[in-house]
Amino acid sequence: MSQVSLRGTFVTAADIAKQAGVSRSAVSRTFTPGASVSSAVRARVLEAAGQMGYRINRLAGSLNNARSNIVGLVGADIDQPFHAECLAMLSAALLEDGFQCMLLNAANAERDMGALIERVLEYRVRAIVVMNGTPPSRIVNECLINGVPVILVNKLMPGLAVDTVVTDHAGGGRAAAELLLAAGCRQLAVVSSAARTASLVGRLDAFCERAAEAGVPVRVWQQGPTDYATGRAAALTLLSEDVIDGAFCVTDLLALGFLDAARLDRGRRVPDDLSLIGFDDIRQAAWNAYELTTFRQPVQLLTEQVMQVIRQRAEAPESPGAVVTLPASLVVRKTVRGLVTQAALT
Amino acid sequence: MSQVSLRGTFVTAADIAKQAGVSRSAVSRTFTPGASVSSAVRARVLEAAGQMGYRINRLAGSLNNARSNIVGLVGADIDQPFHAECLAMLSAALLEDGFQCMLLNAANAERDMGALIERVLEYRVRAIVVMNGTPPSRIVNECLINGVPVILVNKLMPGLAVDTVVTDHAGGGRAAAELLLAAGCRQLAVVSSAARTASLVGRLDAFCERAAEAGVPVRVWQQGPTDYATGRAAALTLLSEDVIDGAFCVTDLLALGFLDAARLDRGRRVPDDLSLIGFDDIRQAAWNAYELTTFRQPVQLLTEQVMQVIRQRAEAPESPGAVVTLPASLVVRKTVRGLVTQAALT
DNA sequence: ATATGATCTGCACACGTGTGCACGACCAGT
DNA sequence: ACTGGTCGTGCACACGTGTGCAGATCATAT
Repeated sequence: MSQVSLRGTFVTAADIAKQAGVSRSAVSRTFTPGASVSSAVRARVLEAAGQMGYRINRLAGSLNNARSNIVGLVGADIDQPFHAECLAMLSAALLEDGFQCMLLNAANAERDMGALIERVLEYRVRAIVVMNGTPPSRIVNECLINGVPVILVNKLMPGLAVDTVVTDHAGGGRAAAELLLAAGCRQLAVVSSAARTASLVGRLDAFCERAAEAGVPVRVWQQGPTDYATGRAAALTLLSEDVIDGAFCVTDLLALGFLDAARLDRGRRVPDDLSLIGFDDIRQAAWNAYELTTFRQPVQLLTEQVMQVIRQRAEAPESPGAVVTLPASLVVRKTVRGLVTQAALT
Repeated sequence: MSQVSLRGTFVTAADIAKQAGVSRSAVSRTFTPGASVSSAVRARVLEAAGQMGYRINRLAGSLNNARSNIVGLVGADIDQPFHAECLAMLSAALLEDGFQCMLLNAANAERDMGALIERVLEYRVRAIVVMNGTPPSRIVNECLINGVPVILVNKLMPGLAVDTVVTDHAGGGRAAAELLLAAGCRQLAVVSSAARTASLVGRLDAFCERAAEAGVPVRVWQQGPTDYATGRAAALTLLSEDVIDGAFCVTDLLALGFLDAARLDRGRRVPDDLSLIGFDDIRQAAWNAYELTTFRQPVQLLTEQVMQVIRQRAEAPESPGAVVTLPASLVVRKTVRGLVTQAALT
């Protein structure tokens, strides 16, 4: 390696061409897979490039194709365990496949999600993946018009030609109700947040529906943000008033807060007095202080599907949006009475 | 808004110019802050741009400045709570300041961190922030040569003109030892992982040093990855052999695993039989099942410092690398005996 | 009315790369 | 030796934007 000190600007293909005594085209072709260059020229170019520290300029390259190699990742509350896991897995998969990830952190406000997407459009991204939250449909439409595929995770936007990958929230919610009923619970509660996301609502509604079919009453909590503190607040309120013997929290984070308050503040024994089920299967749910029985979202499958959709869109840009639904799988731990062995439900 | 359906390609400034009956320069100037355009022309351009859905092409724009508006964020184990928090805060701050974030997830292997940085250099990023992990110094050097500032968080690389922002790990480790000694502990343990990161080693060494000064023996654990399971494994081993009455885990994740195993598997009462201190102050440390006494890394200050460094580098690219050290602050909860009120130590 | 200055506009070039096209070199077959 | 074909190479253009420069327009002061 050369010891050029502090050049301050990048070497261009023209510099390499001069150094190697070839045309600039030859340099370009050397770094273009499948292009036609003699091995002699290629060797000379690589020699010079290595010596001078040449880095191809993708910005200039993308100018021709009218499309860059960048994928925009949109999401809110990036640091919530489940979202962080999705982000980690998706970004790893994208990088693996040769894409670059532009991270659009909508912070805690979904209000500016549209503005962020507008900004990333300026980089001619190859696709936009919405990991959570709700972008304005006006913006989504603009993406589609300009040929930028939009892929929604755990979010349905009917009427738009968008590809969608979702977990079967309703199936999970329904299965949760059945589990609690089978465990003998007759006074149920369901805990959610004020966020009326499709995923959370889907789980909640299905749970209530199944309980109604069995004629079992359900106390519903829908306040506050989707976090640990809200789960605690729900337990503090619900467990002081009513005689709840089974609860479904639509998110593990809620469930862990609920569990802590139930045991430590309200003196409930779980699962003896109270059975509890979560959703997501974040890492913390497996921790020994909790050992939460929950439904696992198939994060691995979700990201694989997203990747597949990106590849397909590259070939058939005109096809209508498809919806892929993936099942959530039950993870049996220790918060549901009478349930001990590992089983698999849809 | 127009209802142009599925154009499939972006509108260019030339299109807008034709539509508005002005030159392309006028369009460019309309979208360049501080450029000289009459309000009449500007209005016509904005009208046309709005109608046709014009998005400026930053790839082409960056071609002139030889530098894009993108900042590379490098890190491993993005989904660990502390890293996720750093990432969320940093990306929010960057977006706030008008930058775009390129996420370089080194997955669990640091081996390919160099390759990732090489790739992002091809996008002529304005700066690279290494949030954790150790990039090869060869690559860092190449960044500096090409005028791309590198900012290291919680990582020292002496001999390179790199800006560095670190928490005072040694100060924290030392303070942890003093706290345990003051709590009357006489059989100490320190728990770390096999990763010999500067931050982890810094905390551990300082802790041991202070304990040695007091003539108190310290059992050292340094195996496995830096996670919950390792903390558990450490407790299971250390608490069966020795009569430990005070432990410092160099990471909250380790501490929570240690705490669970100590209480649930080894029957220790914390803090009565055993005092425990962590580091980072991740959200889970505050959960009621734990209420871990720990040292908080000043994530907010860290990101503010990073942002400030990026701005300064833009003005004075040639200045030598500076190191900024920020104090960790004690967060008193309930895992150290006799310590009840909130206090602030350096 | 003329001179002076300020403000606006368009032309043309630059940024760094990919690639179609034409041309030349070389090879093999008759 | 001539022809037909393959392969490698360079020229020149395109991609979409910012901006220096010169000219034009217009307001203002004398």
